Amino acid sequence: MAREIAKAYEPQQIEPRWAEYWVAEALFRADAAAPGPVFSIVIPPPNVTGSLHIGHMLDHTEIDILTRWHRMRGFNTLYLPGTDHAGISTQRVVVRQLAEQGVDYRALGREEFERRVWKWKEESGGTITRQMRQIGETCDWSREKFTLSPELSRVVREVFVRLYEEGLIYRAHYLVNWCPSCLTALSDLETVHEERQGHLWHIRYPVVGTNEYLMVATTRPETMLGDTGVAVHPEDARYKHLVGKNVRLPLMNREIPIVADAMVDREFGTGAVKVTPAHDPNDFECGRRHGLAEIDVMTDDGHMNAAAGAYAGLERFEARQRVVADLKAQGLLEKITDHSHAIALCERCKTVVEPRASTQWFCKMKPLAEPAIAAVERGEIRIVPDNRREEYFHWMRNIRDWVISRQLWWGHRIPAWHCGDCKEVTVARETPAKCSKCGSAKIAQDSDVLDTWFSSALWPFSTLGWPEETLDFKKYYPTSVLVTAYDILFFWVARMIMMGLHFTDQVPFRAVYLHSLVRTADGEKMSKSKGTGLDPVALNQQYGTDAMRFCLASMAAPGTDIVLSEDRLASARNFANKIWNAARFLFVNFDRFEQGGARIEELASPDVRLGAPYATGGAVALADAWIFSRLAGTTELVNEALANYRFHEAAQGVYQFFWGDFCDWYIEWVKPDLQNADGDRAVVAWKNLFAAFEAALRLLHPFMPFLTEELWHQLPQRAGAKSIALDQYPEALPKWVDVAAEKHFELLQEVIVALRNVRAEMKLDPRKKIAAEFSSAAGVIRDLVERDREAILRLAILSELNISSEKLVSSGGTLRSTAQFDVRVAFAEAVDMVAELARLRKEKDRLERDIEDKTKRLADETFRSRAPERIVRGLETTLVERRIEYAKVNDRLGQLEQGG
RNA sequence: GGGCGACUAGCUCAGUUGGUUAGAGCGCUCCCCUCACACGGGAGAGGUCAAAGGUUCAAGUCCUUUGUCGCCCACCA
Repeated sequence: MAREIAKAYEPQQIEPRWAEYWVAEALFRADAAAPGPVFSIVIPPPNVTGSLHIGHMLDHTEIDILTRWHRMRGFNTLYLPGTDHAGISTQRVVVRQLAEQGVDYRALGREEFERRVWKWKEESGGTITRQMRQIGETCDWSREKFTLSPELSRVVREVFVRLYEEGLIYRAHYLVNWCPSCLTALSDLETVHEERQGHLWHIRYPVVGTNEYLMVATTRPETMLGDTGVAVHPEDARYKHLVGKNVRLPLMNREIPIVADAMVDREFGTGAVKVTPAHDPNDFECGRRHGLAEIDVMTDDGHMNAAAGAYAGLERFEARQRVVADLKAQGLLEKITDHSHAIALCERCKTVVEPRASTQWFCKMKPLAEPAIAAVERGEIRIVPDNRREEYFHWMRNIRDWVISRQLWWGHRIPAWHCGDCKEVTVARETPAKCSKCGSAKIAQDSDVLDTWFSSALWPFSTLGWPEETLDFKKYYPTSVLVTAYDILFFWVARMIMMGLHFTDQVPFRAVYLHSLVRTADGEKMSKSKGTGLDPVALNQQYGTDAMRFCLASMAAPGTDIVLSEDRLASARNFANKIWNAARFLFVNFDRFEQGGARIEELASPDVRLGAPYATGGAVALADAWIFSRLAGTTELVNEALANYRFHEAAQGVYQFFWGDFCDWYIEWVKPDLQNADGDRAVVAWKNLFAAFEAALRLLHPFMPFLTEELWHQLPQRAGAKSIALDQYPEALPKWVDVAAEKHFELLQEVIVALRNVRAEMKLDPRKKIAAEFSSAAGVIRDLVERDREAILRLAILSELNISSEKLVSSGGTLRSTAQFDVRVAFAEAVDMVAELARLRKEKDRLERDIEDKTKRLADETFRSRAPERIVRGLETTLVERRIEYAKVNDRLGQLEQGG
């Protein structure tokens, strides 16, 4: 029957209490005028993070861990939160809705606000693009009501105008990706490709004035309605005689020329290509080379237009069927073959993208990319992990001009005005009164907005007051690190680097840490636009935000993606509970010690932070020396790991220390010392226990901020102590490292484990104390055991322990041996001979194999001469130990087999 | 068509520059509601590191090939 659980850690009781506190007090306020080292960090803008999905919670988790870590190490930390972005996130919409009801979203509290956002997101469905259009139609929210902060708008205009004046932004008629559902142009990055099984239709185009046909192959037959030529390869003998002639375009009854162009691949299809300049990138270029007309046969929403003749009004895929049917009826369809190819889909709505010629604004990328490549090559920006560097280079070296105009509802309007009279364009920082070319007052602002990533690219400096030389800008630019998921390396990171370098002549950040994506159990990427996220609010309530954070951190090994499992979350929750209960143990004892003379001020003494553990009469107890040595090791590990963005190593190191060392061994070890309320040792033990625990809390704080903050406040603190987040992060103290203590303590652990092992094998009742014998040839080891005899008796549940140097015999008991010592429990009736023999034989086999392997390697002269001495010596030592173990096992096996 | 990553215990995953008996969490087996904690304690079992070659004194780790899965990039109609 399980005991009633009344002492479990309840995250919801403490986490909300501290939420406001740390945000306001501890972390996000940075003072540019303050002295000291700087750590500044950029977080993704809200259209990226959404903040609600676990996938992007990793951003916040890792950023917050880093931020807290730096803050505690005395850095003047700036964390640039993304609140002012061109994109309209669901959050922004909800903020707006609340504002219309006269509610300040901040007053709702974080949880309630997130719940509402989540709800709205689920109820409204679809993409925000479409949601916004609906809103625009049903209420008076106009684009202007979504006006972004004036500061950011000013920066965006400034940048746009400068780039335009430098000739890097231009307006052109060009072929772009068009989404017929979102009704906007898209950059290449905003499309996704999907391999689909399609067809290749072979169509006969009659050559005018002959009986010949020219056969073309196409995957999109409906575009033939916009054909204005047919191209063949200039060297192609099959068609050479036809170049210069015309074909009659079927269905449209239009004569179009046959041209020779090297773009044609003679091997593919029929070697003749229909040219549709308005609907295909290759054809567009080809059409320009040969002066062919562009005929756009579609409407914005993917229907055929008047230029499609009889097919006008049909939806594009319907038109495809009709075109094919009609060609077939006219006997012009030669054949249909299967053809699988990757088609481009709109990233947001998954509609098939239509390549289409249209007039858009573009940004020239080559001149911006070159310095950005160089900066990473020179190491001015470190990209972690390394392999992402190569991806970055590959993309940057093959970069193409960027379509920056979008026909969307919101965002930064393009600061360009079209003249109704002279049709010229005026680009300006401030709204002009008249056309700069002809002076006409009939001007209207371009209706397009900028790609949301355009303003995102300016984030690192637009948030710091650029173009003014503000104190913030001077102090915090470049930022220290950018943390984000690798999926927006090109969208965002690369563009920030380009824009940062172009406008400030400095890199925008010194390091880019690209973390994994969180995937669902099916391996799908968790993302808000796909709706595949788990609900972090629900999970947080179930397991606690600290558990969630710790779990994410402990799984965040760079390079691979994370599959979030409830098992791991539960494990992290259990860890939180473990800490909670360890703290309870301390609190229970605390009162007694206060009465026993230990003063709060003493406990909070800084001595232990600087030097060695507290000592009794000048001597540090072994267990104390050991735990502080382990603490020092863990501290070094955690600091080192965080410095290299190895969050999982840091988290796992803290976990191991806290649970495996501190709780499992140290607390158990010192318990009796604490029971004894009067006496020097009791006070010292308590002080050390407190000091180690307190240091561990600080070490753990970035990973479990709420829990550690709460517990830290319940521990005695110096007057005026405000928050653990403002306290000092443990730095590795060389004085604490005690190699001998670690080695000695480990030996005692081995002795205890060996004895427990024997007990378990005998299936002894844990309450039953038994007598045991200990034997070692080494006096040092016997002394060690002697000195901590009490602890061994208690932890191995022994009635007595006889220590000697005599060889132990196995008859009438069970023996455990290591190279250093033997332990024996005399309890004949409980010995399971069969199991014991099986165990020993297995052990013997293993040792035999190991000894053979090592002997062979050591006998190898090449090994001895080439391997480092450290390795050879280590192997020799181990071999000696193995031989002792083998002799002991063999000996015992012989006794058992004989004795029966 | 290019490029990248993964394949390690039943499951989910660690394992930085090659080096002494390959680790964790969950699950499993056995014993325990022992006065911080059953979201716990104690003790175990469990892996020829996807396959085959190679380099090396030494390979989970480096190279080559193969297989399976996943991802990114790509204007072949």
